[in-house]
Amino acid sequence: MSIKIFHTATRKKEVFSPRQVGKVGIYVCGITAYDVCHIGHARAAVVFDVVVRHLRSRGYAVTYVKNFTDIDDKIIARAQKEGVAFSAIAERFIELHNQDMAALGVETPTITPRATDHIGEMISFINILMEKGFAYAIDGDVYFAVNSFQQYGGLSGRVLDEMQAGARVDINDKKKNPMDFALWKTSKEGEPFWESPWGKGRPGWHIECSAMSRRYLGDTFDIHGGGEDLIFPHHENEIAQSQAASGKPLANYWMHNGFVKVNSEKMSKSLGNIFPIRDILKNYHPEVLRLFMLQSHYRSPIDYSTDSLNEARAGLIRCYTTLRQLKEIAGTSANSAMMPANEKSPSKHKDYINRLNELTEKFDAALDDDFNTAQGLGYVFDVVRLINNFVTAERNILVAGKSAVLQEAKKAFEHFGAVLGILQDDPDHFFLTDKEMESRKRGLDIMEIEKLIKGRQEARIARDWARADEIRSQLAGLHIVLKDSKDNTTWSIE
RNA sequence: GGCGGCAUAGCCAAGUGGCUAAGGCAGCGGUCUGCAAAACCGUUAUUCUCCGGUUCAAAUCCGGAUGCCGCCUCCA
Repeated sequence: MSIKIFHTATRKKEVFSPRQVGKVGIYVCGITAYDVCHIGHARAAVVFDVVVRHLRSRGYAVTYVKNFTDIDDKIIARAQKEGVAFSAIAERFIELHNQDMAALGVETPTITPRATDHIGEMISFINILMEKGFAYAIDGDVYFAVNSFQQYGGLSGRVLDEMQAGARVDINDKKKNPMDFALWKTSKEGEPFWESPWGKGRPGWHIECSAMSRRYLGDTFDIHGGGEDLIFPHHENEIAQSQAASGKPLANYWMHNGFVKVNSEKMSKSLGNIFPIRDILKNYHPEVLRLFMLQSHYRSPIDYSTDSLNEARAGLIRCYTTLRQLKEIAGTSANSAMMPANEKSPSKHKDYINRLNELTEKFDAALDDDFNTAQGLGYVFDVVRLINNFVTAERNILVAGKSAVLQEAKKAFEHFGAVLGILQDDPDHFFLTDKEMESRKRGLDIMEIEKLIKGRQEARIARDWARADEIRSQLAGLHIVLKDSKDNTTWSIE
């Protein structure tokens, strides 16, 4: 089974064929470190995290490079506002980014280069472009001449002449063509700078990705990714620079993830609807956020709201309920009411195992098909139902008689979890975390609740059902749902 | 003005030429339970925005209409 990837340049799914057998080089544009990461950054990170996890689960040795832009106008602006060095700003937000990614269960990329550690590479890159006649310097600035690069617009499907017709154009510019973009910018008074053949200055935005991807992955590599907003101009410009310099294609497959909207509107500072990852994770288990994102295809826009997070939470609870069951059964000792498996069991168990294997294969096939996590999750939930069905049907059978199926189920869930980056928590810990977050959100006191439940337990033992039901409906008013088992009562918040 | 995307049940969301249109949430009926909850079993779109067309066959391809959205400026 081959992997298919939707390639932005052709707008079609293409069969993935890596440059070297068994190896994949992937470069994803990371953040500009001037503010905390929001849910949009989370989506890009989670999407490509799953891409890499799936490729690895399919046996590829993946080199994943994700950069940090640590010098740029917005960083400088913030540094000036706060009266600190630009590097202090970058350092701070890179650290916060790393915390957020770790909390989200995003695996650290193989290499996480920073722009300012590669100034020398960028300067020599620009030199090559100058020598080859693709770039020109004016008053300490260096620009890439888009007219010199025939294929400009190939990724985004734009034609230079048509763009210029209606586009807003920089007036009073030194550029030969308004679409020309800066490779190197002169530093203004008081701004950070590096020495260069064109004077004191700093790199333009696009050149860092070209320089760093070449350094770590070579002139041509397999996959280049990022948010769909980067298609133009950023990725178009990267292609122009890199291909002009090397004469070779930059990346064989370009992948772009869709946007996160909030209440059907684009997130933006002016609308004030930016949601930092760290704020959301105060109220939701990180896997809730992952599940919310992975339930849609990575190229579709998703609409963030507390309702959609709550739905994802309900789905995740369904998964963990089954995982908790499995854990409990594994810890169960023989009970006198239980029977050993009968002679019909082996073939029935074989059916369950076959079905599990089949669903696992379908899951993998779904991810092979342009990383269709939504379809894959459908199969995960099919396994949840299958196992719940098994547990119910065989609840009176000794563990020893059904351990083969349980083992296989455990393996299946471990596989799904490893690829999607969910179901990584211990079930009991998951429910504890969930309970704490939900209680805090609603201003409930866990101690109080448990005191009430204890009182109800006593009433139940005394068979005082009226009193027991009274306490339960009191708790129900607080959205607390009780679950009675033989000798204890557990609870959760809906 | 240029380029592109989307429209599937009450909600979210897969499917993009041919078996019964995945899955989640919500709802309904049953089993279980002191009663519940969870879980299980069953059930909830003869139909995929609308109108034409191609085809033996379309939610899926083509043309048109309507609606929503994104990019073209920093942006994941």
